[in-house]
Amino acid sequence: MMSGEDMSGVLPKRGPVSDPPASVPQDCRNCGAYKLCVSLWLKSGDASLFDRVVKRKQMLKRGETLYRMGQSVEHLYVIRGGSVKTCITSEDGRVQIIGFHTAGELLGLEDMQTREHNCEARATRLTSVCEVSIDRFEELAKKDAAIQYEIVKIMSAEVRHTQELVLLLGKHNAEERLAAFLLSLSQQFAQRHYSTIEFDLTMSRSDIGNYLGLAEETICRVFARLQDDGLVTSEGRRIKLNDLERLQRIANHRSALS
Amino acid sequence: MMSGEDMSGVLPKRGPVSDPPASVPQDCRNCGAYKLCVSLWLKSGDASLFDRVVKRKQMLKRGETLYRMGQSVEHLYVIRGGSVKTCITSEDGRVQIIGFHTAGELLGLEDMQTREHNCEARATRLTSVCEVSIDRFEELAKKDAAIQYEIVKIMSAEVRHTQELVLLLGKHNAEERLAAFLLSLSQQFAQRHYSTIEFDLTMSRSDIGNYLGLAEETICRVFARLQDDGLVTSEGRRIKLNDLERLQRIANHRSALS
DNA sequence: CGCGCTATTGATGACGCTCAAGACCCGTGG
DNA sequence: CCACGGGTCTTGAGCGTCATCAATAGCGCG
Repeated sequence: MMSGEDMSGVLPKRGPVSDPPASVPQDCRNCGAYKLCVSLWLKSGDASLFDRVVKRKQMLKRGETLYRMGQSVEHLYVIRGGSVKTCITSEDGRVQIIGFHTAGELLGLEDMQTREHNCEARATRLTSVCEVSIDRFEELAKKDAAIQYEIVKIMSAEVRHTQELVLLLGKHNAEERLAAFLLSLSQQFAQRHYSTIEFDLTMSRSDIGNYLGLAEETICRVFARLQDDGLVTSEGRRIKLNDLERLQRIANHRSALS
Repeated sequence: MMSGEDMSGVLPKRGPVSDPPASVPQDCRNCGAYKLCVSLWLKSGDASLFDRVVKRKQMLKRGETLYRMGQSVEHLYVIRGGSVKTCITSEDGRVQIIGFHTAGELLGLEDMQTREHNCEARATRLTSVCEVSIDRFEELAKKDAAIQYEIVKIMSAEVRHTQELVLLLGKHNAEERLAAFLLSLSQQFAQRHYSTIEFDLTMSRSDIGNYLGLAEETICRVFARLQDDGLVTSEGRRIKLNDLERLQRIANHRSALS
């Protein structure tokens, strides 16, 4: 469930902003990049250096961009709350959404090398991020194996995620793609200890379609079909998965004919 | 041109195998992973350690696998000569080719973390690889920023490559996909100082189709169409690109109607 | 020299796109 | 407060691209 949203980081109700620099901020504990930040914090020796590496609370309204393709990379971004989509653009302007990201994810790593953003990141709603100076981050990473480990881990996951998407686009039909998409959302929510079977989408039908290589209308129609079959209940962005088992079979087995 | 193939590493005509361990092997100079290996070699202190890290000349016949999905990762592999395809498999057995790889490329990095292969690598013809012990490699990487740099660089490129493929599958039609594919091959050959406009495919129509999310027959038909339009000449696996300019337009511009 | 894999070409039809129209929702401003 | 407007969602009709099935030709390899 996330109607009110995971905005604990975005709108810190208990004591805004300035924490004593000597201790890890309270609301960082729930951040997916917590370990990475702690490494930064510990290795940076004195806490003031940590503050120079990580600047907190950059706010983005729905539709605002974190960075664009071609821009030079000055920061990495950790999502504190809200949600972000990343997309790449072909020469003739066609846009492909590559991923949807939520609290705890680190964005921009794959562009660290080239120092030029290869894709665009845009908030899909009110979103808050931590800014990490790329130069200082890299400096620390050089000295700290734990940070390197995290970097490789994140990038490996990214490769795997993108490869899964290729498999989906290359070998699965519309129904299978949407089923797989819903299940992967479900798993994401599970990791965050939200409900696995009922949640709100953070993105439009159009964005889902773009991501899955389908038209917006097709997404609607497949939703309708899944609903007719009793597999899901969808009312706008509120989704309920009524039969994970059968969804799995649709996503994975060509032979699931009923 | 590569009919006789880039097998200088596979069949080392001038003095097989055992080089004096004190110097870098002659035929390593042309390897794409040269810098990485030199780093390994320099940092390993004594050359005998280098020999423990990199074991040379593992030979694979056409169709043999380097590793399979699910296998535990014991080595990374540098391709010395020949060509390898990597693919992932969905639960119900559908296979998606993710990439074609040739001399100089390092395979397996993205599975280093999990220590479990996430995809399968298979030789598409006679191929030779160097085996790199994953444990020793990781050990050295921890101490050497240059190696870390190379790792992140390779993985970044992999992410970008896979994202490009998603864009291709998600937003481009058959003709655009094949045109883009041929152009990317052309660029690869350019980097190796082979001919940009005439070369031999290392993979079957079926593999190309699989990679591009199309049927084998569609690949044939699109080849035929491109040939009719005078854009390429294809006779079996021998390809000649007659108009790079116009191919570019087909690959990138929806509006290229002639 | 023939077997098997690869490539080619045709006929047919399905899946998903495009275009179109209308409903709905929500924020904004009169 | 209501009306307006833009964005989102939904549903329908028709069509195009590409998959599928099938048959044959070609090629390389043992």
